[in-house]
Amino acid sequence: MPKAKYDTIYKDLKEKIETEIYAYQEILPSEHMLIHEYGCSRNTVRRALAELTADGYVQPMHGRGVRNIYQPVEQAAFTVGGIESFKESTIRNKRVSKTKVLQFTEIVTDEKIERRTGFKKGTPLYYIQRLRFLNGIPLILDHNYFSKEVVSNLTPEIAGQSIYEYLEGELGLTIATSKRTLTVEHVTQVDEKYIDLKGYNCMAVITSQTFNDKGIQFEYTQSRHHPDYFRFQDVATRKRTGL
Amino acid sequence: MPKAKYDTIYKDLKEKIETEIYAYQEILPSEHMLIHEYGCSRNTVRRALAELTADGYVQPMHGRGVRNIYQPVEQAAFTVGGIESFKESTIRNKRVSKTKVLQFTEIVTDEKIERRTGFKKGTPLYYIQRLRFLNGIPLILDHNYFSKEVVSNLTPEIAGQSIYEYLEGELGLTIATSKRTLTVEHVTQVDEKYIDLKGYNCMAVITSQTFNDKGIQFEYTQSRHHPDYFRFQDVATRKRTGL
DNA sequence: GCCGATTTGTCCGTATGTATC
DNA sequence: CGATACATACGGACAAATCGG
Repeated sequence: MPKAKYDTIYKDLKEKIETEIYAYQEILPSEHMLIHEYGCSRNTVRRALAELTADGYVQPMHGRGVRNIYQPVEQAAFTVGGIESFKESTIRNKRVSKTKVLQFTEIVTDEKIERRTGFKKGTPLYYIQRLRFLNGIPLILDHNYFSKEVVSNLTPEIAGQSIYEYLEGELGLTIATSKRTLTVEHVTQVDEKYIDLKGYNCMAVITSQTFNDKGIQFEYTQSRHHPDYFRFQDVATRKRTGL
Repeated sequence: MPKAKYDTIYKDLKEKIETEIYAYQEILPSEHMLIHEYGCSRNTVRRALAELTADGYVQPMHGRGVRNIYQPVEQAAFTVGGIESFKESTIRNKRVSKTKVLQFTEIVTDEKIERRTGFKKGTPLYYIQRLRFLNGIPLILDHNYFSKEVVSNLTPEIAGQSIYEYLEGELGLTIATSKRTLTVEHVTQVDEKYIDLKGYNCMAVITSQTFNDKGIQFEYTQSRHHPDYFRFQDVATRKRTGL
């Protein structure tokens, strides 16, 4: 947990925006004011503002000021955002979770798996299939692949709790970057066996490759979500299309 | 188009990574080396590296170096990434596009529309329904709402070409931030009327609010995609969960 | 284990440019 | 035109993590 100055400023401004101490469309105090308020350099203030911009909280306007463009939204579904474990997601979404481990095996990467997952052929893996419950209803089916070269001593018991908690807590692993692809796919027999799709014949599918702080991929996961309980949020900022 | 130093360094490094001048898993030259190579300050190099990190191209490792974690992927479907127009997307995806305007009307925001779109009640809007073709096949159905207070003199002719080109070119509008939500929804009668879903009973739906550089929302769009031709990509970096 | 060299992370102060008012 | 505000860039300082001897 960084106790960096820019991060405390970032968190403080974020809270002031979320609690509407700064109203929607309001101009925030200028960088000059914030420097005095927080007693730091301009670079530090600007770094905090840059992160808020990337989050879609504010819009800096050259020569005019920084405007709050944050609008709270009611969260009806299960919302997916940054990198976080299922357990963290459920807490953020204020749900009660349960996990059932359907499969727990050890395999070795072949050419077919290499193409799909990004692991080198020959890499030993854990393959885990898990069913996720929200408020008692089965909604998500996960297929996890973890590299045994990075993740060791995984057990079905750990898989039934939180693997991320184990990785970060017990193993001291630092999770850094996750590349995700989102698609919509037909249901499979396995999906139908465990999840009541109420008429849908497809699911929301997130596939992700996750890297640790050494730049080593340790996970490939396909996460299949019930459409009614799936929502993915994102903020994009326009890159000047180099004319 | 910014001709900022950090941006040229960013673009240069990006190309060297994409063309595998730096191999996957290779350590890039140190910041010190890059300073000499590009003849600039450390901050400038670091800013370029920060953007590559956000893009999921590299992984900086404290005390060790910066590692290339970019892996090229084959693009089978129509991939959605940052903020861009349909026309730009098709070019990037190397497809031939066509647009058919199904509806073009002017309306005023009521309470129901306000809740959905984020526009204030009473705001005059253009409502446009468009069907998008890729290589001659209808695949995407768009419902656009543009604020007449920001976007003026829109015509069905412009809607049939590229609205973004008109906004940025003719109107001098700068598109800055877009907040997007991705869901999977049941098909509607309108969807089925225009798009051959080949057995799917749902579609991938992107709803987005787009803001200009003054922080004013000028667009709300719901874009409904054929599942087989939809792919959304994203890179997330882990925020330290403030223990 | 220690120490020094290297590398990234954070922070500061300043200067200059550009857009807005 | 001048004052204000954000954007870019520089150079320096110290901290923290890593690695080799």
